Amino acid sequence: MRDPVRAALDVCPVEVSIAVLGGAWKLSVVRYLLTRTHRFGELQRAVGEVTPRTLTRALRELETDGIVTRTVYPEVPPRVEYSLTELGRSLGPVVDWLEQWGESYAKTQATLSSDATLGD
Amino acid sequence: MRDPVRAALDVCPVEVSIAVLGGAWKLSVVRYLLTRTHRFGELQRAVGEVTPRTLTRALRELETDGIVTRTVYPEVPPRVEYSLTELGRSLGPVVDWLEQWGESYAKTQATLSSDATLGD
DNA sequence: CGGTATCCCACGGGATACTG
DNA sequence: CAGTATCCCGTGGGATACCG
Repeated sequence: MRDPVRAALDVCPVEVSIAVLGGAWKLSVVRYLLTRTHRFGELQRAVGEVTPRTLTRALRELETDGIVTRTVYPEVPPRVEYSLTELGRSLGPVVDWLEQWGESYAKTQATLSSDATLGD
Repeated sequence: MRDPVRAALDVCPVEVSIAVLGGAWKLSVVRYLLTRTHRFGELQRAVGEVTPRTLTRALRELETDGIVTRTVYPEVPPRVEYSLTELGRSLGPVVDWLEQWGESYAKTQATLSSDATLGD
């Protein structure tokens, strides 16, 4: 188990969830994998401007935490597919929820910032 | 708007949610404020071993992001109360969900680690 | 009581180059 | 194609001490 997760265990269950899902790109990855299995390159293009190193680390951590599965096909050229575990799929509802919340939050803040801009 | 949140806007709504809620202690704070208004010291004792500086920063960010309200009572000794905004209260369901998910995750991983220990 | 100030460090994430 | 290697840096969070 990763250290941040272990540390969160001593605090509160919600901190455990954040320790597992809190990193940048992680929930985006889960979101795309909810639709279907992706190859590394697909994932990279899907989530946007993420460097391969950062994406690899996010995927490795999600793998360690039991959220994604990594399957290597010993072919040339190499092919690696990422998919969700049962546990990963169980995140469907909350990813959905957070996506909608984030969306409506963005709208709210857009309104606030246009108000605030008047006072700039 | 805070930079991490602004950056997340260019990525994906779920990243916005993570940018707002992803920090350590933040969701714990929200969780306690969902039950009732708390004073600073209460919050500090409630969430566990968090330093005042870290808790202050978490609260300030949550305030900036429109999740919590800070009310100062000009008394001696000073009293400051934190409560949730409407937006903050809208997090009720997801905090609940993440708490349960984190809880069951902890159990799962406990099982896995006891299995893994056999192989250590 | 409810914070700040100061210092410190680890780690997450980016940039760039390279490889099996 | 799917990464690694290397370097770098900002920031988040902790420790400790102090303040209005």
